[in-house]
Amino acid sequence: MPELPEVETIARALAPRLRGRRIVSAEFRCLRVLIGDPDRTSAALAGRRVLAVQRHGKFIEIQLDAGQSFVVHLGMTGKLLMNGAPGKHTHAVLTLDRGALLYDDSRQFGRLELSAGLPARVRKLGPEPLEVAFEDFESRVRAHKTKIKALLLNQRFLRGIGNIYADEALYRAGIHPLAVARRLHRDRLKKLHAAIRKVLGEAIDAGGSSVSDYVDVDGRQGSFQVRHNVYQKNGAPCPRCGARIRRILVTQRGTHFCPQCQKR
DNA sequence: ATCGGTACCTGCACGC
DNA sequence: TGCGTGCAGGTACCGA
Repeated sequence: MPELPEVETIARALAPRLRGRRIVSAEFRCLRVLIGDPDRTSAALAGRRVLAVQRHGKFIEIQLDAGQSFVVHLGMTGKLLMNGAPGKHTHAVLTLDRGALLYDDSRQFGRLELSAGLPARVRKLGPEPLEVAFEDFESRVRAHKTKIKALLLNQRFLRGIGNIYADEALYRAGIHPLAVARRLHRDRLKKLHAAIRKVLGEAIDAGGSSVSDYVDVDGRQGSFQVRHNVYQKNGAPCPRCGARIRRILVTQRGTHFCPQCQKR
């Protein structure tokens, strides 16, 4: 489900409401989404205090005292809800000294993990796309020989970009999703670097994109979906040139682009 | 070592 | 109404 802007929106809303709270108890109802033993995890969480909430790519780190971190990845349909009503797909309930945090995930692709510091799968992520300098961005692109769309989805290249923002950034940069990454000229990579920053920044300002079921911690939708130019707009006219937006598959992911504006 | 295909799960929209 | 198909903001794992 959520990409960097959605996860950032969630982390920003969560931080002031979790910071300083104490976890009274933790209950796990679905073993698939929990990495680790449920009883040991519950026991270790009980009594911990929340120090901070941070985003790392698409991961949310709830930093606890005693050097522990409760790390959440929302997968496709994961939701973190403050004081929501538990439902059919509520897989975890953290009861706090004030209120409760629920983890809801119909497809069960998300993962929850209590770890000492950050787990390896977070540590091996590439840099934040909003922080990476152009020189670093360019040398990372040159290190791969795959198609640019596939590279943007690779979390070891950059952390946090997913299917929506990959398509939207490539559209804004005028780059065809099947272009071979390392063969792109410097000026086109500069456009892409800027487009990524711009689209992610605008999406964060809009509270993310609610395409089907994304909501923030209070159950509110984002609004960036109304500004998508290509994502899930196949057959619609390109806002720039009027040509029909096309949908193709790139490494099994639906990929949307303007065949006129985006060249290899 | 890197790449691409597949598996994992549920729900929804669609055509018949 | 019901069934089959295809599709969906994700990553992990496997073999080439």
